[in-house]
Amino acid sequence: MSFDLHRLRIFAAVARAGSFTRAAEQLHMAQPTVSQQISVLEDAVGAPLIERGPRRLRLTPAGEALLPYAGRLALLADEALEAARTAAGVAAHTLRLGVGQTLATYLLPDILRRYRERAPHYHTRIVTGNSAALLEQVAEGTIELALVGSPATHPELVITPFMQDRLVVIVAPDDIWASRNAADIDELRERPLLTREPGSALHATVERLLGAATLAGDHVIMLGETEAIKRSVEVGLGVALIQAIAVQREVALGRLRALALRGADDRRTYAWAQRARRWLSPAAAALVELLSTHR
Amino acid sequence: MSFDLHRLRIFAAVARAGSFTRAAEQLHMAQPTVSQQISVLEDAVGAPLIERGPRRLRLTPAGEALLPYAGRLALLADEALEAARTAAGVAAHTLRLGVGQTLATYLLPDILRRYRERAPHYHTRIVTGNSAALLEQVAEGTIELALVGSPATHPELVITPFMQDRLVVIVAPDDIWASRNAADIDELRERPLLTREPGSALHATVERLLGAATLAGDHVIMLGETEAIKRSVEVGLGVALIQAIAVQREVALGRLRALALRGADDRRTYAWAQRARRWLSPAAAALVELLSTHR
DNA sequence: TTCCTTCATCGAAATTCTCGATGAACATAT
DNA sequence: ATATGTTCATCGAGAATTTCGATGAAGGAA
Repeated sequence: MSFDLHRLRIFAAVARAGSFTRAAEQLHMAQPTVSQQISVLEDAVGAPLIERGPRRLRLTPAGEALLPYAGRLALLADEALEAARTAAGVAAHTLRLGVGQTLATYLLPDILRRYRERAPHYHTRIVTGNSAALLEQVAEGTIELALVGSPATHPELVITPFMQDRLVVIVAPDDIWASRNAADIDELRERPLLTREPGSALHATVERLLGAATLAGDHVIMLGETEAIKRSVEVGLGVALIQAIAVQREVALGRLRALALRGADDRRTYAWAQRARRWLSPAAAALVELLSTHR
Repeated sequence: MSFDLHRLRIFAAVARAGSFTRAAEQLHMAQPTVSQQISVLEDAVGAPLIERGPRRLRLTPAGEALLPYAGRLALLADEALEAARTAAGVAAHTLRLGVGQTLATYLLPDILRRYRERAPHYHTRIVTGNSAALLEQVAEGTIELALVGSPATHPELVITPFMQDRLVVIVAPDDIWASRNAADIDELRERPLLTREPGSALHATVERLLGAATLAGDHVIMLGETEAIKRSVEVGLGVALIQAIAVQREVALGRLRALALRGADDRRTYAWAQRARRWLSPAAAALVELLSTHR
């Protein structure tokens, strides 16, 4: 490719300097090099660009036409390089994080506060969504890390737990179960059960514990928001199986009663997901560091 | 300069093809070359541009930022080349011609008609002005040829005569000299003499023939237009020394009488001026060809 | 004239570009 | 599990390009 930026820069320098010799000096090259490159450029265009006079140089019509393009191209190239470098830098210094619905509401504010304390110079860009969508985005590289609830796997990802939570049964303070300390898994089938919509990690967990048949029963009410479930339980619509972290404030205030779950594994693990065999950006590494020392 | 158009085109091809191998095929180069050039580009940017996955390629943020610039640069470069070539072509196919005042009026229409017959595909751009200004423009390259009257020289120009004309003395049909065939140069000083303004070739000629002193005399009337001189002579304001070609129509119609000039060199030569040691464009060469075979 | 500036040409050295051969990683088919 | 195919990276060699210093030619200035 004989028509390239290098030559155009030389051409522009000659046009600007009005002299091959001075252009060569400004470009830190030898004068014959400039002569030759201009000549190559003229061959590429197929017409002379500069009229060499003994008194001074003058651009031919072709040269006049080319000069503004040479300037714009050089400028645009500089801009392109700058843009690419900036994008790379921004990516390195921006935490692109996905967070599951529940974690985003009940855990993220605290995590983010501590992240900013620890690494105030990084930017953050946070997206929320259900686990499956977030994991896919991590695999694609759209986000670098995702914080999700436990049943989560993906062939291209490494998933590392960082926190344990428990599922609890919540009832209204005036519920008939309100004075109990625990509820058996099988007892739940006897009460109207509130849970999240299919697709959420909570729904998948409840389904796994109670069986799909139970969730298809008449007593089950599905709501799109965790807050909606809590309010509904508060007013006595039924009971719910929910992450302890999501109700700790209401339990402390006495607006809900939390009963331990008995007869099933009530553990729930939160984990971060990252791509296998990939370096993390400094911004993401800082978050992983924080999560690893959490508690 | 490792950040140049060639590499950017390769990068864009890879991004478009989604594969190093296919991009190499489309670019008619070997695959290792593509790998290497992308690698050089990444070194220049200072960050990876393409994420090589076993499944498929994906652009990094830096790559995403760079890609639109690569496209625009390639497009702009093509446009630049096109513009330069067009400018060169237009220049080659456009006759940039300067013509002196008198020639423009009395000779140019005929020349132009025959030029267009002979070379209809060329464009023409014609400027008029006095000889000195035209010659200067030829030397500068603003126009390629100039058609001027005789006493004309310029250190950087080659001036080639193409036509002979004569100076004649014109008088009104009812003038006391109307029946004469000739007038002596010295007799002119006895009559009111009309001529063109200083700076015109005619003025210079008349001055040369009669002497500057005569032109400073009371009987001389200077007019800016050849037509004005003719009309003034027609109504009997005086006599004038003028190019035969400028009055041939009026003489034929009997509105003016033309007398031969005696006692001085009445020859007047028209010539074209071109730059020394320069090729003429095809358009200009065609005109020179026409003028050379004129008569 | 003689000197000075400017650009072109030439030959040689250094750099860069390109290619074919080969290898490693991974996915898919048997 | 083994074989096969695809894809990209690495290596070494050869080709093309770029660069430079030396030199020459042309023209202007003293």
